[in-house]
Amino acid sequence: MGDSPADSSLRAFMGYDMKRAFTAIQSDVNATLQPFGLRMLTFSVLTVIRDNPGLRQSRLAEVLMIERPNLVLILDELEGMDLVTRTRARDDRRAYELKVTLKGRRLCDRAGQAVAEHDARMARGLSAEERAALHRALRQIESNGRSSDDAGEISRP
Amino acid sequence: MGDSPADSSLRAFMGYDMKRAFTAIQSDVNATLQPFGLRMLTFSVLTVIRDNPGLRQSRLAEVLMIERPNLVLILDELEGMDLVTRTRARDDRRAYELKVTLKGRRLCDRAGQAVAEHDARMARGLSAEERAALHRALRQIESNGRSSDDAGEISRP
DNA sequence: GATATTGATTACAAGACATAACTGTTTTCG
DNA sequence: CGAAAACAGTTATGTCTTGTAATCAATATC
Repeated sequence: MGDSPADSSLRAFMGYDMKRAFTAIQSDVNATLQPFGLRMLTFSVLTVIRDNPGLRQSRLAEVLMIERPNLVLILDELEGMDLVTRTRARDDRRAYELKVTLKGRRLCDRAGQAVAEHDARMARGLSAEERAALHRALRQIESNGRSSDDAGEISRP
Repeated sequence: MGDSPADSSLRAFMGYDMKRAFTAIQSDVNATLQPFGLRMLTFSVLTVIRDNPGLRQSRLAEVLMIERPNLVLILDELEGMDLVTRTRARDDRRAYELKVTLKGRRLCDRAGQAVAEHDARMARGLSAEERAALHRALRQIESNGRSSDDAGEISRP
């Protein structure tokens, strides 16, 4: 039952270890959120709206780094569950202001707690320092990735 | 251009930080591998076969935790590029023995080096200890995820 | 006031992943 | 031995996540 040294050279790469850890977390978090009718993605959206009432879809898409079109279905879903509301902005009638309903706020709180507990379980065996170091490392990597966005690609004429 | 504190509460969750870091790595690695005609997934497959000549598809699928049917297309692709060969096993005529061609070996080496360089770029700002700690943390999380596979689900009668 | 820009949407395609069902081969064991 | 179960690989199919192009209405620009 051990994949022994079969993938040992891949283990040297960050991407591989990261993918495996992320897959583990992702599927586990999704299982955790299922009783709430949420997924990792919908939970993220819900949480950001909760923290930023009146947020608009474009901005939300920016924050979560997802494309606007993809957000539409997610919001349809959350709106259909009576967790968020889309109301036209007074000052700009093509935009929507997003808010979380009372029901949404309650669900978000309970789900957030479940995810936190789940995180603790997934981090068993790691000290508080190690967990903090993990977060730092992940953010550093993310920001390194961002900066190479423009650098890489094609040298523009 | 800063998503400021908009997603600050999500940042407390491992899954969120992990997803963002992983997405960054993934897209960057794929860009790195594109000149070689590879993706993260095909590169992983190629590398494991390279390290385990004669490996069979079922075992390969196990090692990489992907479903057998999905492996078929990937191997078709790699075989079509003359990077790997499928040869019927003498002792078991329903199985294939997978091997990497000379061309495949060369490509794998060059691609592997490119990915290693890329990893170094993505890990800028992290000391050797921090990088080692990251790998340790990721594996710990992965293994914590594994163990909850049976625990979670349904208590079997 | 015509033109461009923007917010949200629709329609569509590609990729990763999972499941069920099928072919052919090997193993099991009554 | 020979039927039944197990196994390697495949096909067909569906879902989920993500990305791009094009559309529509409203606003901004000049």
